[in-house]
Amino acid sequence: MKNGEIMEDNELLKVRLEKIAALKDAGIDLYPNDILPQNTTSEISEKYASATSEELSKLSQNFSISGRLIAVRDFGKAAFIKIQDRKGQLQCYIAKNNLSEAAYFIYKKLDIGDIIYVSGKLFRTKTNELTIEAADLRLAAKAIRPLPEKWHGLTDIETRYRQRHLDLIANPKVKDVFRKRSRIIQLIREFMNKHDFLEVETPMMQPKAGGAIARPFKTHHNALDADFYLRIAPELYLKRLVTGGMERVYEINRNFRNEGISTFHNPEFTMMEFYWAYVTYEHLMSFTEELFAHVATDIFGGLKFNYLGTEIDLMPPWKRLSVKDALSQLAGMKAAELENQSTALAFARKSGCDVKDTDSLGKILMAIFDEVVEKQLMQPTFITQYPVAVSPLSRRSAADSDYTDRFELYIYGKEIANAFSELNDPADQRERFIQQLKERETGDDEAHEMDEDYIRTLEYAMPPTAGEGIGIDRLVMLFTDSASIRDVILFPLLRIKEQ
RNA sequence: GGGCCGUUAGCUCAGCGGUAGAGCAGCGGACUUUUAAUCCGUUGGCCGCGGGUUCAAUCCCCGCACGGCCCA
Repeated sequence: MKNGEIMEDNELLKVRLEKIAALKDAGIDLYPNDILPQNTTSEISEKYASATSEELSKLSQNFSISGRLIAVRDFGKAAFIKIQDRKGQLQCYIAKNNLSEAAYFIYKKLDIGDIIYVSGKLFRTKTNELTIEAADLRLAAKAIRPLPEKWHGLTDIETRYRQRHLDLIANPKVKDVFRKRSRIIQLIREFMNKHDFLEVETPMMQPKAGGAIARPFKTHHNALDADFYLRIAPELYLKRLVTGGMERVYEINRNFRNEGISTFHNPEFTMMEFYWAYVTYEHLMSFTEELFAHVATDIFGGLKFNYLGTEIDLMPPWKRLSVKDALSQLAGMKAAELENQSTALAFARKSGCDVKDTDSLGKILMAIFDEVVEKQLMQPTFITQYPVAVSPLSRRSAADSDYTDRFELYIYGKEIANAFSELNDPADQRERFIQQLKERETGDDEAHEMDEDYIRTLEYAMPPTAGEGIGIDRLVMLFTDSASIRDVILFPLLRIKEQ
């Protein structure tokens, strides 16, 4: 950009722009492209953690690091500065006598927030801190805007989310959370691959938003002049792949649900869904226990961890409880209330649930479950045997055809996973969709749509299969002790704000 | 969608119906082993936005925006 100018009238910016002018006048490149640090801060501090002053003085090696200048303690002709790179922080010692005049001139024009390069030998200070004695110093990129203050850091939540770069600079723990997120996903991939699953990617833009009970986002393709929906789940596509012979598939990717925002809900969120031919939902329960153990063992070195002050124990086997047993044990419903629509309705109203007279028994039971039972499920618990009415894609239970072979996993009162033996009978699937259409007619705009193309797929025969979806963000919340989903999503959805 | 809370300097926060404050950062000065360095001096504000009440509003009232927590 030519003659690009910062128009903002701000005293702090003005001072910096003056420094920039001085550096330019001295022929210094503010944004060079040949900075090549040979080391990282943590690599140095770990390798020489126990090296004595004497040992360091015998090293002939030069070290070079590059990163953001985050602290300066200046003594006139000497100074200690702190540089932060992707790995950590390291102190450097700046002495006028040790630097060329040009390098010292640059040092004098530096601001906290600038990206710089330092090289030199290692030594230990009087207070025994491992430090690079700068023999050379270069400007790697000049900052015009000031960084948040060092001591209190950046705590304004809105700024942290809207300007995540500042959050990452000012709050090193934030970087740890996202490093851990990456590690968790890597561990999950490792586990799935080890079990011979194939990772795939299926459409984000779908002509029908199926595979879950949720409101979708709508978009439009111009060239085709056709509406599409951002997917609410990959489920129906993954089952097409199982039908096609990919007997073990998984996908870790984004889903989009046009719903409210809360500490546990972001409109776009990451799920892993996987489908496994020739096993049942019961197999998936123990598989889930193993998967969580695999991740937890790496992250915590064990199966116990603390989440928001509550100890969570992942030691298998986890508690298994049917919806009806949970309602009777944890909500105090009597047998008659569990079997009869009108008595269940009365119980629901008494419990403060928002239910309609026309709601099916299954729907009413789930409303009571959500209202009364859910929050009690602190330790990992598989809730099984969901009503058919709320499970349009699940296989009916052999024992009771009004219920399905399905489970949801709850930890700390939150749904973490949802799984079931898949319905692969195309005739039954059609009936379920028709039932959903009726729900839609009575005003439930979250009810599943009719999907003829999917039924047609099932008509080619899908092997008996079980599938599961695991909410990755919520899992990461648990494993990083994060109270809000926004703390585990780098750029959570916020209202658009006029600048 | 509802309730409550918040929005004041670059950052973190006080304040109060009567000239807008502190710490840090910044700027100037002293200082060659600091750890939130220290010491002296000093600049910096549409008090979120729009109405209203008042002689006078950052403060009280109403509305709006954005954010947070709780609830649905």
